[in-house]
Parts: sequence; structure tokens; C-alpha cells
Amino acid sequence: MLARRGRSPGAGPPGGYDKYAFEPFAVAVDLAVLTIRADALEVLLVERGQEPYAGHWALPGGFVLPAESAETAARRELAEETGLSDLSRLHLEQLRTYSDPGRDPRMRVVSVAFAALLPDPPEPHGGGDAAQARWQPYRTPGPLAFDHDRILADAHERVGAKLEYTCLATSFCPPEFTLGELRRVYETVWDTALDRPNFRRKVLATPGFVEPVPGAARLTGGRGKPAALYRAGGATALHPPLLRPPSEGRP
Amino acid sequence: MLARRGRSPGAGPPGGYDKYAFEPFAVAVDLAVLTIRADALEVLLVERGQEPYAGHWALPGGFVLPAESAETAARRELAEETGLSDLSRLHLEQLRTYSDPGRDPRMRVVSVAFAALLPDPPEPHGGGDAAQARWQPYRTPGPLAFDHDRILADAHERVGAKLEYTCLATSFCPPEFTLGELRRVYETVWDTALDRPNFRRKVLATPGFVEPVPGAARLTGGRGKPAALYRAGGATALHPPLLRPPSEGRP
DNA sequence: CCAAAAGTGTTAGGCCTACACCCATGA
DNA sequence: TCATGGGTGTAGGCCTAACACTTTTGG
Repeated sequence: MLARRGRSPGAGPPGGYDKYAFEPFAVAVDLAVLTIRADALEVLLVERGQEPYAGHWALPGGFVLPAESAETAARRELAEETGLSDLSRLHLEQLRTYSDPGRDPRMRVVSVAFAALLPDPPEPHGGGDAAQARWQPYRTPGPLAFDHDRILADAHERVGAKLEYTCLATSFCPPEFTLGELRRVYETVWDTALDRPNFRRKVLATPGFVEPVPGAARLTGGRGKPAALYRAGGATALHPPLLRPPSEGRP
Repeated sequence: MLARRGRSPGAGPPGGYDKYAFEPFAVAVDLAVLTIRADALEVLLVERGQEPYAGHWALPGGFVLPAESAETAARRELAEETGLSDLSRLHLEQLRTYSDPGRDPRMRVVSVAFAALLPDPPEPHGGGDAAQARWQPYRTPGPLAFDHDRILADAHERVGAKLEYTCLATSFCPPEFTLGELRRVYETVWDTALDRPNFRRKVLATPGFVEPVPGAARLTGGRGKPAALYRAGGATALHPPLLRPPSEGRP
């Protein structure tokens, strides 16, 4: 240790320049892909076909290839899992990196976790690795493989917090959406009810959050007055923030 | 690729279970250690003694050892760099992971970056690897090695944002501090002036942010009325948040 | 006495909450 | 005509920014 107390990466990789002389790390990505279907928060899960955790559900993910960044690997894995071709509107956000030495029993795996938001989710085609992929309600999954319960909880918390001070909610919506649909994103992720008039004013008062689609309207639930359509605006931050109503947990 | 489209880590590491059969990754940590000295934001930098970037300044850091988590590696590296023995009050926050394939010319290095806050920083003893370590004003560093300019900027932004809605500011302060010292933390990181009376009320109105030290008082600048002393309270979150005054950049 | 910093008071305005109310549509 | 969801208006309250003022210390 003393001989190589590392200044990253000044002192050189462990063992000097012999890349193969040390216990190797594998670098993976894990994806907490969230969507909203029928006013319920859902998450994309895959069933593992092999040990360890065979038969358990897990977050999709995979190993980073030698020439890829973690972001690139995440987009590739997601495209493979969902069969989605147009990932241009996909919001991909790096959550954090999980690096406990024992998190994978086979070898040392450091995993970069991402939260991803999808509108209009396609049905995933069951993976070719004897594992099926499926959207499942956020609450039900029960114990996931590895530390994926924790990653999923972190993703939910991060997304919930980001709704407060960014325009992230539009990433859950189709290209054109009503303010009711946008409000339902907040209500679903936060699991609270919001005052409709106040929400409307708040969103419209934030420059660049949404911009109206001229003349267009749509019936949301088959009933009621047709609602005006909006597109995501250019803004990315919300000032002032749209705070979650204080609940029992948060005073 | 198709043979091993990885479900993390369902499909197994690249190359199946032969850990040594693929181009290895190295996993490093980089630390943006911030402190406040004489009302100025400073960052801990090391001068590189070897190629690449020999003679350039860089963030301290090093490689994760086989049995360590990234957090453990970060604390170890920081203790080695600064010679600080008591890291119990140290706030260490994972920033994000930088994984561009070309970020280190020698081999594939994936780096987990941390932001760390230190009160009363010790003088670092220059490293044994022909590299010196030094506190430097945040603004001056000029181009750092690798992508460390970006990491440092991300750390500053993250810390600035966290001051708004957490009690993080007390991590910059000694165990007992005055409200003036706490306010100067905000003013230094945000580079703005805050209204003293309003800041005081805001802090005292947040339950658990600070708690008074009975009877104690201290002169801050050699002049003026002695200020009451406070300790960090048990709370971790700020509701409602203490928002940065809107500036030109943020409307 | 003066400067500097801590601490207290006060006031005006803004934002936000909580409603009440009207409009348009399908059943 | 009723239920449902969209859209508008408004009164009250809380929070905050802004600034005046007092207190306590060192020079």
C-alpha cells in the first residue's frame, strides 16, 4: 500500500502499468426505468435466468464495453431491453455508483446506476437470455436481486426531488400533453393530490416550462372539456421550485 | 456483443466467469475537497510528478483497492493526503462517476468523484510521490489534469445547491460556531451577500438546524459584540429551503 | 466617540393555499 | 341533466426582503 499510495491517477494504476497484474474490476450499469401507465408508476424489471438470484426480478443493466462510457452503455442496454428505437427524448440521469465489495458474489462489480424516464412505454420483448422483461407497478416488486431494491428506492427519491426544481416532469409525457397529464405525473410520483388551479398557474408562470400548441385540444378521460395541448419548453430549471406539499414525514 | 448482451449482472461478466479474459477496468476515486479559509473558498490540489500531466495540478485521489468500497477508498486517500486523523465529522458526498473511455491515456479508468467539506483544514504534507499538495483558492487553479476542471465545477455546483435545502453548511464550520460564521459559509460558496437579520431568523426558525451552546460567546473579528455559539443540530433537511438570491444567471 | 459586528423590530409586498365558480363535453 | 375534467377568479395568510434601530465590544 505504502509503495503505491495512489494519487489518481498520478501514481499509476495498481501494479504500475501492468494492467493485468491485479484483481480486475468489472464495471456495470443498472437502470431504474420509470414510466407512468394508467396513472400508476411502473418500473421495468427483468427476471433472472441464471445464478445468482435465478428466478428473482432485477433491474435491467449490463456490463460496460471497453470503448463505451457508462452513459453509452446505459442507452445501449435500454435499447436492447425495450426494443425502443427512438431514444432521443429519453431522459437518462446518473444516480450514483454502488461499489460495496460484496454486492456481486462472483467477482468485483462496480455498478453505475441510472434513472430513466419514459413516456408511452413500449412492451419490452422478453430477453434472449432466458429472462423475461416486464413493466411492473412500482410498489409490488418485493425483494429484487443484489442491491437493486436500494437502487430503485434511490431512483424514486431522486426523481421525486427533481420534479420540485426542474422541468423533468415533461420527460414522462408524450411530445404534446395537457396540463392535466403533467399534473398527474407529479401526483403519481409524489403520491399526493395537487390543487388543479394552483398547479396550472404555477406551471404557466414559469417561463420556458411549457409552451402552448396553437389551436390544439384533446379530451383526456373521454369526458370533460377538451384541454389545451402544450409542448415542453426550453427551460430546464424551476425558479421558484414547485415544492411537495409537506406531509407527515417531511415537516 | 449479441452473445453476451448483459443483464447486469445476470449474463455474467464479459467473457463469462474468466475474470482475466478481457480488457480490465481500473476504478479510481477523485476528491474535490473544499474548505473555507479567510472567507475564501479553497480546494485541495496536488501537483503531479509523473506523466501524463506531469507538473499539472490535479484533484487528489487514487485507486480503489480490491476489498474497498469507493467511499472507503475516498476516506483512506483523503486521510493519506491531508494527514488528518479525525475524519469523523467529515462530510463526504458522492458526486457522480466519470467514465469517458479516453479520460486517462494509459488505460481504462472509471473514476467515482466525491465532494468533501472540511472545517479548519490542516496543512497537507506534500505527498511522497514527488508531488506536493496544497490548498489553493477555488478560482485560480487554471487547467487541471484530466477532466478535473469539470469535476471541480460539478462539486461546487452540487455543494452550492445542497446548501439550499440541507444543513450541509455546518460541515464547513468548527464544532462550535457563530451564526456569522455560518452565514459566511453561504456567502462564500454562493458568492453573494445575505441579509444578516433575515438569515439569522431563517436558521433559528428551522428546527434542528443549529442548537445553542448555553452561555458561550465568542468575538468573531476582534471587534463587535460577542456572538452566541451554536452546534450543528440533528436535522439534515431544510424545509422550506434557503434559496439563493436570484441573480443574473438564475431568474 | 467611532467602527464593527450581533441581535431585535417592523412593514410592505409577493407568493401560495384554499376555495368558489363557470365552461365544454360525453353519457 | 349530471358527472367529469378544464379553466378563471379571489380572499386570506404565511413568508420573506428590506431596512431601521439597539446593544456590545475594541480601538
